Amino acid sequence: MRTLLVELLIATRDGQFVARYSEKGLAELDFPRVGRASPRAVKLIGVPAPIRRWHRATAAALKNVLARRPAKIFPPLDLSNGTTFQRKVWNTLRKIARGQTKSYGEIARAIGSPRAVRAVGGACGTNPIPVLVPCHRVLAANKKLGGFSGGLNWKRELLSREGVMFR
DNA sequence: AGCCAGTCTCGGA
DNA sequence: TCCGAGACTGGCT
Repeated sequence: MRTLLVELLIATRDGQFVARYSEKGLAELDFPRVGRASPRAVKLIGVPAPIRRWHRATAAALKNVLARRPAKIFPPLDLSNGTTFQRKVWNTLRKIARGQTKSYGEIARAIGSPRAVRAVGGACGTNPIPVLVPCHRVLAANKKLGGFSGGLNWKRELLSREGVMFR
């Protein structure tokens, strides 16, 4: 099992995100908690240089997306915690360009399991790095919104900021 | 064994 | 057109 090394915060206009890093890169990103005490951030001084560098990339990418700009630079992503199926889904999500969408069925076809549409939804729901692994760009058939583990308001908001139309 | 962030079909409002 | 019920689905816990 992957070991998380460092937990760092990212303050944005939309709240305080939480990023967690393993020795391989960014492993988890959490939406801001509402009505809960913010987690303690590790002091930056004790953080290895590579992780500090990754964190700068994470923070910049996140803030760019939230500000309706392209992400430009990404940190290395550590998706090694997922199953083979989940990693296939997550890697396919990363190919969906900003402002574009795909359906759960299209993802299922793209990974060669055309009937696993519900399982694709499940894998989207366990995506450890939302926003940067753009699970919000997956809509149900006929451009209906579908679900979102981070809350449908976030899905609506992220899609709106990318100029995407949905029903 | 049971739960799902789906999708299709069909019938009624 | 739109919504709900029902059938069917595959991966995960």
